[in-house]
Amino acid sequence: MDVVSPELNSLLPDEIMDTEAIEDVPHSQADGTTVQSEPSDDASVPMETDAPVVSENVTLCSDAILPKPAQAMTTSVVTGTSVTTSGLQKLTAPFTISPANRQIILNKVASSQASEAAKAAGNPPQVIKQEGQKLLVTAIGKSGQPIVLQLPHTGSKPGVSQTAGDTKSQTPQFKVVTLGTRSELKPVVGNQMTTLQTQQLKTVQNIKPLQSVAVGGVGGSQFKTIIPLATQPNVQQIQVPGSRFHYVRLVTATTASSAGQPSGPSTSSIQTAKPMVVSTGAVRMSVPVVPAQTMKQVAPKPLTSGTQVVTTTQTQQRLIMPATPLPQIQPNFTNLPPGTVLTPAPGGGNVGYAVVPAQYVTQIQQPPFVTLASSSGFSASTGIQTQARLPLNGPNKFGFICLLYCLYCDCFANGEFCNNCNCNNCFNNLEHETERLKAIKTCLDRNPEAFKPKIGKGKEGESDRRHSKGCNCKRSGCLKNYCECYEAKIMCSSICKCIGCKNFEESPERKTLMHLADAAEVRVQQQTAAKTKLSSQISDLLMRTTPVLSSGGGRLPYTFVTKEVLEATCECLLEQAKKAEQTHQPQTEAERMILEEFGHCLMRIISSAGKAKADCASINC
DNA sequence: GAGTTTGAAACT
DNA sequence: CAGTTTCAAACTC
Ligand SMILES: [Zn+2]
Ligand SMILES: [Zn+2]
Ligand SMILES: [Zn+2]
Ligand SMILES: [Zn+2]
Repeated sequence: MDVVSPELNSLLPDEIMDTEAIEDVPHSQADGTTVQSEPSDDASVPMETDAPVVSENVTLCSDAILPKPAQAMTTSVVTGTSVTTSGLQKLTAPFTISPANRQIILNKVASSQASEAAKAAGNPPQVIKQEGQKLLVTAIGKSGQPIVLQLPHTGSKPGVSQTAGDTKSQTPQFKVVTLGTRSELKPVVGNQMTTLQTQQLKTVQNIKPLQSVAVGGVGGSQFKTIIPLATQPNVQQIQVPGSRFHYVRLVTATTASSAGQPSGPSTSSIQTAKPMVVSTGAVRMSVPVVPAQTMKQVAPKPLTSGTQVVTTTQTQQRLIMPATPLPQIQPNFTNLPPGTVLTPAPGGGNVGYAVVPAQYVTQIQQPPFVTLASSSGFSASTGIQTQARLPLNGPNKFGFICLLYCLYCDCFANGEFCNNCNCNNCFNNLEHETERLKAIKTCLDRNPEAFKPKIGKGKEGESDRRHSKGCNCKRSGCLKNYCECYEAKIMCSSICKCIGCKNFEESPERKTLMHLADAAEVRVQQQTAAKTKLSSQISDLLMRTTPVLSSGGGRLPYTFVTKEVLEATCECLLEQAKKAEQTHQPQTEAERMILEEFGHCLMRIISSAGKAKADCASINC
C-alpha cells in the first residue's frame, strides 16, 4: 500500500470517488453501487462479530454521511500498488490513503509461497492475472524470472497489496507487486493521467477483482481499503480457514523476525491475541490479531466474556475487543502481526479495522479472544515502540525512528520511500516493508490525518486554502517560515492559536513584508534583464567587430566599448544604485556596490573581447 | 558552515 | 488541557 503523496492526495479527494472507479472494479455490484454501512443496511447484512466478513465494496463507515453524494458512492480505489518489475519501480506511495485521507493496508503473502510459486510458474503473460489461486505477474525481474504472486491457498484474497518475493525476498532485491496505488489508480478513476502514471498503470490495471472496504469516518474523512478479490466475493472468509478470505502477504514472513529489526521488540513481542471486531454498517469484521506462531498459546475465549463492543462514531463501526480499558488495549495495536494494519477512523480515533496478514488469518481456527498481555518496549499510552530506538550517531532522520515518528522524516511523512536523502539506517524503504507498514499504522493510529496535507486544497477559489490545524506560533509573529501558515503563503485563521500574530489581512507588518518581497523580486528581475541586455549587446558587438579584429588587430577598448555597451553598463550601475537605495545602504556601501557592479561589467566586456580576439586568432590560423 | 531559533508533534 | 521533550527546518552570523 501506498500513501498517496500529498499532491496526489490533494488532487484525488473527491474526484476519486467517481463512478468510473467503481466500474473498473469487476466485483463491484452490478448496479455499480457499493454496499454501504448505512444503518438500514446493517440489519440486512448478516455479520457476526466472530465472523469477520468482508464483502465486496464494503464500506465500513457509512458514506452516506459524507458531504457529497459522489463520495457516498465511492469505493473503489485500487490501493496498493506498485508493481516492481525490472523496469518499473515505484518507490513512492508506500501505502495508500483513501481520497478522504484514509488509508489502506494490506497483507503479504508468505514469502515461501511466493518463491515456490515463482519456481513453478513459467513465463506468464505480461499482465497480472489470476489463475486459480495464484496471481501471476508476468513481469520479469532482474533475475529474469517471472514474478509470481501466490494467493493464499484457499483462494480469493482480499489482500490489498501483494509483494511477490522471489527467493531473495528478504533481501533488498525482492520484487514487490502492489496492487494499485492511489497514484496509479487515480488515472483510472479520474481523467488526469500523467504519462508516468499511465506507465505505472499498465501493469496493474488488469487486476480487476477487487474487494474494497471503505471505512468511513464522519464528515468526509473515511478510510478506504480496497482489496483485490479473487473470484467471488465471499463474505465471512476471514474466519473460515481455507476460505477465500485472505490477505495477501507480500513480504516474506521471515522478514519481520529477522534482519531488519533494529532492536527488536517489534515482532517478537507480539504474543497476545487481540480479538478485534470492526463492524461497519454493513459488515462486521472480527479479526483476531495474533501472530501465527503464538496462536496456539492463546487460550480462546468466548467473545462475550472478555470482549466488549466499542461503538464509535455515528456509523456502526465497532471494535470488539477484550473488555479492558482502551488505553491498555492500545499498546497491543502495535503488536499486531507484521503486516497487519489498523485503520483508525478519523476523529474517533478508536474506530477502524485491522487487516491481518493472510498467514495469520488462515491459521486462526478459533478466534481466540483473550486478554491482551502487556508487551514491553511499547509505550503504555500510545503503543509506540520506545525501546527499539537505534543509537543516533548522525543526523537522522534516522531510519527506524523516522518510521516511528513520521514527522521526523519528510519522506515518510509524505508517504514516500526515502530516496537520496541522508537518512542513517533508514527503514523507510522496501527492505523494511514490515517495519514500515507498522510505522504507518502507528502513525495513523496516533493521527489519522498524519499523511494528509495540512493545507486545504481550496477547491472553489483560493479562499478555502487554510491550514487544517492552524499554527501555534509564539515568537515569529507568523511572518517567518517557521510558521506553517506563512510558509504556505496563507494568512492565519481563527483556528490558529498563535500569539502575537501579524499574519492577517490588515496587518501592517505583513503588508510591509509583502511589499519588500515584491520590491526584491522586481529588483531581481530588473537586474537580470539588465545583465541579459549587456550580454546581448556584447555578443552583438562581437559579431559586428570580428572583421575589424581580423583585419588589423585594432585596439580592443575602442572596438568593444561602444555606445550600446556603455548604455547597458550604465543601466546595470543604475540598477545597483537603486538596489542600494532601496535597501537603505549608507552612501559608502552604495558606492562600493556600484563600483563592484562596474567591475563586473568591465570583466564581461574584457572577457568578451578576449574571446573575440582568441576566436579571430584561431580563425586566422 | 556552525550555531541559534523556532514550532510541530510526541510525550508526560 | 498544559507543560516538557525532541527534532529538523528556518534562520542568523
Ligand atoms: Zn528516512
Ligand atoms: Zn503562525
Ligand atoms: Zn496560523
Ligand atoms: Zn498567526
